[in-house]
Amino acid sequence: MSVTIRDVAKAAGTSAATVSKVMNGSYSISQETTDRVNKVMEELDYHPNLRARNLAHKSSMTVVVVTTLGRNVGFQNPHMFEMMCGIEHTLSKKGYSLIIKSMMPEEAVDYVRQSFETKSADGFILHASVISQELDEMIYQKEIPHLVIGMPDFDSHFCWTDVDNKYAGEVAAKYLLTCGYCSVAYIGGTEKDHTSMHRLDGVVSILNQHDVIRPKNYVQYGESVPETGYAMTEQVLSGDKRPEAIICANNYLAYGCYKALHDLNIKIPDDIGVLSFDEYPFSQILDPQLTVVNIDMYDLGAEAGKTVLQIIKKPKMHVQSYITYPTVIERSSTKKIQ
Amino acid sequence: MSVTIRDVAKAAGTSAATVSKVMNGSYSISQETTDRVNKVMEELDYHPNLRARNLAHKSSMTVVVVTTLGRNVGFQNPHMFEMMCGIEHTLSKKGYSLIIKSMMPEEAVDYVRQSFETKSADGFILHASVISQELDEMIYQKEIPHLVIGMPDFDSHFCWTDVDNKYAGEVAAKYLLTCGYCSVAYIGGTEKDHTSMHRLDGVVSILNQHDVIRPKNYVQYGESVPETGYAMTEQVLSGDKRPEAIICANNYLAYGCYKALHDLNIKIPDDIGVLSFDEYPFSQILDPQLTVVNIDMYDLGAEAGKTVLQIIKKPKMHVQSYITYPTVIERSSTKKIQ
DNA sequence: CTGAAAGCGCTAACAT
DNA sequence: ATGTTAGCGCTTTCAG
Repeated sequence: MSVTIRDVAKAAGTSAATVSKVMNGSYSISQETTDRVNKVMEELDYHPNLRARNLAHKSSMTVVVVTTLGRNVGFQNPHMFEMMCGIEHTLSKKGYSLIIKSMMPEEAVDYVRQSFETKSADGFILHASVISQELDEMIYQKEIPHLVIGMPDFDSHFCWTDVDNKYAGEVAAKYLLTCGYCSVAYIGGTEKDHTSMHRLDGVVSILNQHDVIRPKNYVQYGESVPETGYAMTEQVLSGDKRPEAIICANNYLAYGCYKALHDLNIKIPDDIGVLSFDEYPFSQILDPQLTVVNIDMYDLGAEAGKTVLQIIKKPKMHVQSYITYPTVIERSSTKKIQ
Repeated sequence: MSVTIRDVAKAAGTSAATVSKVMNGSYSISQETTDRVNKVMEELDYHPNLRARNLAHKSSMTVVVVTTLGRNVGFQNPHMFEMMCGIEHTLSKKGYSLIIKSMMPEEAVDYVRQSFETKSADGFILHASVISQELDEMIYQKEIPHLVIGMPDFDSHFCWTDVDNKYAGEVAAKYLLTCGYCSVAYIGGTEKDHTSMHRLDGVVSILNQHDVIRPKNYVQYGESVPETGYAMTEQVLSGDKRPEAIICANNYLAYGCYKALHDLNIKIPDDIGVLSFDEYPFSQILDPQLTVVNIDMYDLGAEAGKTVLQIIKKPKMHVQSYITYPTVIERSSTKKIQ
């Protein structure tokens, strides 16, 4: 076995308690002893056993991300991983470990309760895909430190954070207006696509503020696939007044939009401006490269990490907020108009 | 605090030791006692404290994936996460937890040693991005259960697994020959791109076996970006004999290749067949959809998970092997030729 | 078959 | 300022 606290104590001619105090920076230890113990620890290449320490501490210095994984999520939802990287980053910085656990919503309540009660984890980051009323109640009763990523779509006590898509929509619209675009169309996901709808809300609120009139066909809803993006773009251009810019709710729609524009021989950005959201997966591949309003998922994760850590410290804390970092990444699909 | 083994013992009118034995299925406990204890555990909704158990056991039921994360890896390397999902899956099934830890290669040797010695983890899955000679030596000396993902590019004692890209190349070439294509060009990454080069090796070995002659310009190397793919495609078509099919080393090159073909008014698959590797990120977006040789990273992860678990059981075990699941996903960019 | 006792490695009162 | 003494919750001899 490796070196234990007792080995160090013996070698330093002191007690385990003293060594412990040195490690934990107790004020009541003389400089002399501190130095001596530290030196011995170095010499012996001593490293405290975290698990034993945690057992005594009753904390595990661990937070687990509970989500529903499966084949292809790596490709279909890279955002989640981008976020995890951010989480890992802040957690690591504070000496915490990140456990990834995949499960179905039904399993989550038992899992969370149990691993909290046995102190296998100090806190939980719950992906919206695993939450349920039961989970909410249990967590509320036991005051389990947690943070849900994604606003719950039902009434709950959960602490949560989410991307403020409405705000991102506002940023998009404002940006286009600033560029000098005077009429803007929106091709979005279906009306059930919350992300798209929130982005639209934001866009509309800004356009209204600036009294930008929009013909009916300037807003379109459809599946988030290129084909639909293509069709919706045609719709948007079908009226007698062509919009000066099109906002696409996501990259897939933008892809279709580009194709339609290309086929109609309408030049981007000379004849029309195009703006979308997110960097992934096409923004830099499309020609011309897409101007997008991007939300940095890494930062979001990092922020979420900080938040759980705070909640772990103060379990009574209640957080329900939008974390947003929408930034406009200016590229060639839009331009400044005089 | 939640119920402990002693609470159960008391309620069952027995000792903690007995309860422990019941939990661990010792043979020396009467059926009667076993039943009684089990019942009490149910009633009290008892769950053993894993961390305490592990402290006593000297095992943590944890494996950590050590890799280098950072901003944008979620997008740039979704394969890694796909693999992690697979790892998580098998680990969970066996009652293990997965910790994700990001660090630089320099930090890895200390981290691994320490977390192994303090039994914070039973085993390690090391991404090729964090390995080093020093790590190898230390791991070898201490016999630390591990598995490197990605064949080390230096001599080492490491256990490792990797994708057999050469084999994937063979699969690609064989498939095209089976389709009836008689001349095949390859547009690849740079000559430093191991993945691309191995795929090329595989392709060439099959073509040679079948005495398929290749003019010089049928093999091209360049950066894995669409623009280069475009240029390389032009090169490949510049000779007096046009290849019947083009294999692209990856999706980015395929994207450029499509564009070049489109601009030259060469129809896929009627005038030329195109095949690439991997599903990500364009295979299903391109028109016509890409035929690809795909490697299932989820399965690879699942398999790697199994392997570390075995190695944890038998630390002497030495594994150095390719895990491959290349499958041809037939789509519209190739066709059967009479 | 069962239980008492001694840890696992560290921390936390409480003395001194 | 330092050491003593109990634990943390579970496992594991080793008697009985």
